[in-house]
Amino acid sequence: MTSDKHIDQSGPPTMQDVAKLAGVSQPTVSRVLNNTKTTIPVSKKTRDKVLVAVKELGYRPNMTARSLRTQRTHMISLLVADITNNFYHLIAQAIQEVARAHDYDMLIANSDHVYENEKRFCEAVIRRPVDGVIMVPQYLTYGDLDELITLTNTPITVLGQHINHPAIDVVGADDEQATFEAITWLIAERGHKSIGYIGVALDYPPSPRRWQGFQRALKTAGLTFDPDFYMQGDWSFESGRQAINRLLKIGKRPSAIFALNDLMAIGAILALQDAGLSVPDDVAIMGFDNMREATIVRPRLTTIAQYPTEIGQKVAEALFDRIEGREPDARRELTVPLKLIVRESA
Amino acid sequence: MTSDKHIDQSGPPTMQDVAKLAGVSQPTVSRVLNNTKTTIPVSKKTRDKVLVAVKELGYRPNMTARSLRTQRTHMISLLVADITNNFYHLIAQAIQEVARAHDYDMLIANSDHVYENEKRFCEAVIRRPVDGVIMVPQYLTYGDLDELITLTNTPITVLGQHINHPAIDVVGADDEQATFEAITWLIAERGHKSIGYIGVALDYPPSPRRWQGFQRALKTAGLTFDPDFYMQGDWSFESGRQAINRLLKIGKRPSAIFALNDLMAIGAILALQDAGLSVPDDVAIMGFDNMREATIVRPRLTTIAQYPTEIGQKVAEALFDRIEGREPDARRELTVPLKLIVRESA
DNA sequence: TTGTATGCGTTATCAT
DNA sequence: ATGATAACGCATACAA
Repeated sequence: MTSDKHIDQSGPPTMQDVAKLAGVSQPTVSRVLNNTKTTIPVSKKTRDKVLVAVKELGYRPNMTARSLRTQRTHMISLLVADITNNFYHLIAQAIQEVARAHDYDMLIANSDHVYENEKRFCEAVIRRPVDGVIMVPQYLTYGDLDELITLTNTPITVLGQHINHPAIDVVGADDEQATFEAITWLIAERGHKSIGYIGVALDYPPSPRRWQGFQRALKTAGLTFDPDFYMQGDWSFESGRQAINRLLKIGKRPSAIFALNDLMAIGAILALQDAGLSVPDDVAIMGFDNMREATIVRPRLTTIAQYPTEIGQKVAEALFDRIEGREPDARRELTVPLKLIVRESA
Repeated sequence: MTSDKHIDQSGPPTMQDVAKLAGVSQPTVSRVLNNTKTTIPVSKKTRDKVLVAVKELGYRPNMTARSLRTQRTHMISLLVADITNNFYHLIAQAIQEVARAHDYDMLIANSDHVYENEKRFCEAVIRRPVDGVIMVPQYLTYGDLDELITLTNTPITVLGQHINHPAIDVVGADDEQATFEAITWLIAERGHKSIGYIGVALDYPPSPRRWQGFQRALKTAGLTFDPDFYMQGDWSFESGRQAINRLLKIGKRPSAIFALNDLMAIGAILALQDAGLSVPDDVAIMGFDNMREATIVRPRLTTIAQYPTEIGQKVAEALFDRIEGREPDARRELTVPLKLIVRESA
């Protein structure tokens, strides 16, 4: 259709094409292109000839070939646990911004919380090497990660803190302490003595930490936990709703409930309201994450805020430190803040 | 630490290493590995020797080298307009599932609705070729895409329908008709005669189509549109809120408002409620998308549902048709359904 | 059935 | 300051 330029015989122009047009050798083209700043000797005259030819042909370097030669890809990989979760989007967005600033592309994958997909991701990294990896592993073992590192020699940074490997920086939050403080506030400032808990299976990394913080707060306040008020969900909105529906059948209820994430907390609020109960008067609800929906639900959700943008930035910068050779002396464990946001639900 | 296996002298094992260990030539290894199904003559004996060596060394093919040689990457790229938008997540998830089934990796990028980032994405595709591209272009011109195609010869599939290029399949929805039907329902079934509109700039692809459907419904019903009831937002929650706040200052208001997406619709609901008005009694609200938040807000949002998972599947399958050589005779324009979901807000 | 030779598009090490 | 030449890891045409 629009063939107003040259006839491309086969595929994009290569350095050979540029070299021929400029009347120089192919390595010379390479030198010109790779030393816009680092002053490697190349005469002003040839440099100009080359640059003209580059522009004329619309030449772009082929990254695949470059990668094969340099063993660097200028790509990083990100593995998240749930691509539909807003929390990870903001993290991904922040990471991508940092990557972009370093002129890196980002490959993103999604494990859907299943081990097989996590392994598959590692496999992909081994077969298509990247310069750095950021991940939120759920089930990957120390051994899995160690194998990945020894095989690829790729810098890895991890979100969450259950990995203790000398070559892996970790960015996480102090869930235990934040939960402790939030529950303590619920007891001291709001006067609750009977507090329920909507958790998730303990093999999700943050689960045991938050559970410990919760228990510590109760113990410190001299309260006991009624096991009937332990409900288990799976992070989903619907599971929060179902937890409440099960609770309402047992003939007693706590005066407040702490849910491990906002989605379950909101499901709980809606289920309570559907049952004719008032939040927070009959039951107060506290969540975790501070996702956008927390200000949409009524009453607005009181929750422990994470700062995904900050998390993403930190984790990406830690990664680029290693990628660009600024290796830390030892494994770093960075902590990002958490903060209780008091709204109307508790 | 865990060096229970062989000493890796430098990087991952290559076909050479496998060949040496198996006592065969490197091309033989290649043949064995690439013809598990296509019966290319290779003796059972050597095949076994090779496979043992492969397992022994933990050999994995290097995709970079393979790509350079075959000119295929087994990767597709996805460009979305807003990585924080739930709508795109579900699309991305569906696409990734299809890609996974075809044993492809997926590279995802995010334009944030800005032209420069869209161009940058094209640039990335040119420099790091992929086997297929799916995108939601906002500003890219026919020329931009045509250049991309002639330069890379890569199959492209587009979400939304403003691109009319012979080599580009398009998957979209019939926004105009769906909007027409929804507004007609608002008029006929709910008796509204004065309907406001929260739109976005017309250079967002779906914007003019929905605007036309809206106007056609009014005209068909013999109603006129009061220009004072045209409000402009930018897709965001906050802009819906602000639109209402501006509206409330002009001393008159419509009995219903149609917003171009759920986020703005929800912002509108909350702003109206904050002003002491009732939804839907004082003002009815209708949205577009049926995102998760639509069932969280109270009253629940009446909205036009898109089916992102289905969209993602269709667009991915259309792409793989081309990638795998099942070229359609002509440009295909696939339409996915839209459906009015009636809840309480209108 | 298998081995030899070549090339994908770069970068890097030699020379000159 | 620049041009040959080799190498990255793999796939394939050709020879044997």
